[in-house]
Amino acid sequence: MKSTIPDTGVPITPPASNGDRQENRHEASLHGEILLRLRDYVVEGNIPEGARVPERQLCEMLGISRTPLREALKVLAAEGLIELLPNRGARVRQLSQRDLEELFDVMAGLESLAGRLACEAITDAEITAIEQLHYEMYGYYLHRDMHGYFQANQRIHESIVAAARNETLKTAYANFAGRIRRVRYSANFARRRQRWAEAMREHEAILDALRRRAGSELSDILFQHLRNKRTAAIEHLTEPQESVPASP
Amino acid sequence: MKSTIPDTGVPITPPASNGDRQENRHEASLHGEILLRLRDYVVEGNIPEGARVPERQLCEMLGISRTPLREALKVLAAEGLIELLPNRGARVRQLSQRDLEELFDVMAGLESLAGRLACEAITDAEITAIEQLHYEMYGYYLHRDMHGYFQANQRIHESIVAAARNETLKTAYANFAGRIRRVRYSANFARRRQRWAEAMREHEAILDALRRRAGSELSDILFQHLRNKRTAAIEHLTEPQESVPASP
DNA sequence: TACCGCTATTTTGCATTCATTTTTTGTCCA
DNA sequence: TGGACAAAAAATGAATGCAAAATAGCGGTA
Repeated sequence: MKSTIPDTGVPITPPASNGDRQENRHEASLHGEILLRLRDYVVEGNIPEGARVPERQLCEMLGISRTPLREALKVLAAEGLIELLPNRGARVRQLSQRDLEELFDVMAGLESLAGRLACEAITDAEITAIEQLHYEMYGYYLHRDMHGYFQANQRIHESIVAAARNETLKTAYANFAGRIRRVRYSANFARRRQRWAEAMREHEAILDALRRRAGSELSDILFQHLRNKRTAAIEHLTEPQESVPASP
Repeated sequence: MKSTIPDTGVPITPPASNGDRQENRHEASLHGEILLRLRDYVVEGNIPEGARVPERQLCEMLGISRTPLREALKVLAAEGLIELLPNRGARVRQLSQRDLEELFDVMAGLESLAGRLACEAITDAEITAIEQLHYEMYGYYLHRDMHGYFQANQRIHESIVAAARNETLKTAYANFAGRIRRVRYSANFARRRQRWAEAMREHEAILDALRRRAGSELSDILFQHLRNKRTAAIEHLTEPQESVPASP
């Protein structure tokens, strides 16, 4: 059964199944397990942009037949991570600049919504936790620790989404975030101190609005914040990509 | 091959394939064709809430084998239209009141986003077209023509989404709209003249903000508008469901 | 050598088959 | 009569098989 793997372009390393996330009850069946693992595999960028998804090879790698794999591929295609070419299998979807702009805007809309809803339901404790993250992030900012900064930043945004108390929104958010994650835009766009300082100010405004439970105001600020992020990211992408190697 | 269909609970009438919509390139393959038809079949409410999706029966009805059907089912499950029970097949997803509230809020967020984006890109001609629809809708309102009213109303909202110039958003919007469509909330919630008149006023405010390209203002109005819709719909659902037959 | 057309191999899409699990049916016994 | 158990039937989940399509390989010709 466990046959040797013929060498092809794609690096073969079985992705570890991550802890459960969204998804109805997929994780129970083999198909669901495959779906989770394959999604992570793609999101983490293990297959280069626009490259074919080698069906047979993945089957051998995962030790399964083609049926459940193909089912998972169909789902990933519906999610927008890969695309299906008739009689030519699946390719990792290549996002055009336009696609990225669209995705960023949709993310902005979802976060903007999350902020609005969060204002209706968020507890003082949750706000305190976010403040905590904010100060933590500020520390990273001062120390120019970009990695830490982004981690804290992401957790703040996730906290806001969580405070919205809307699982449907959360799932949609995770889905779009996954599509974008393949693009390593965050790598160095904030090198510009200018933008970085701006972002910090925006985050302060976010916190302020959140404290006051000013829903529609927060909604505005979040949208604008994400819009600015988008601009920075896109600008970065169109410039010479100094430090965005295909596979590190 | 074309065997006779054993009688079961589910009405067997092949759904006509509708014109293409979203979806990558699905429509080319058999699987994609099935996906489109099956989605419409479910969205149109041909299978009762919470009922099993009869695999074998659908295969016979569609004249295909189980493989492409099951692929389509997996996608529909990912879209949230049905749910997969391990070893017990698929069921049409039953939306709780909470689910509906969540869905409405997400729709509100997406439309709110659409309005904001539309203000950046909409042409005068498009605005004129929406005004046209608005007057048309007003006519239906005056004549108490609910069906016409809802049609015009839906076209207005779709026009706004279209004016946002964001295919990603449009697809997501269509997806969520489909999930809700199964619930025939619109049937008579607007019987209350009160709410109906309110909705008309809100629509006038929407148009006004759109004309002025007041993005964040429009965003607010749209969110509130949808929120009110949600409230009306949910209220309606929790009351004695006078005219919501399972299958007309 | 570059280019074209032809055949062989691989890959894809779907149907079919097989092993389990679930559901139904039937029977026995209190 | 009714309930518990067991066997039969059906359905599900995944593997395998097969025809059609696409890709790669190869030889011939200019």
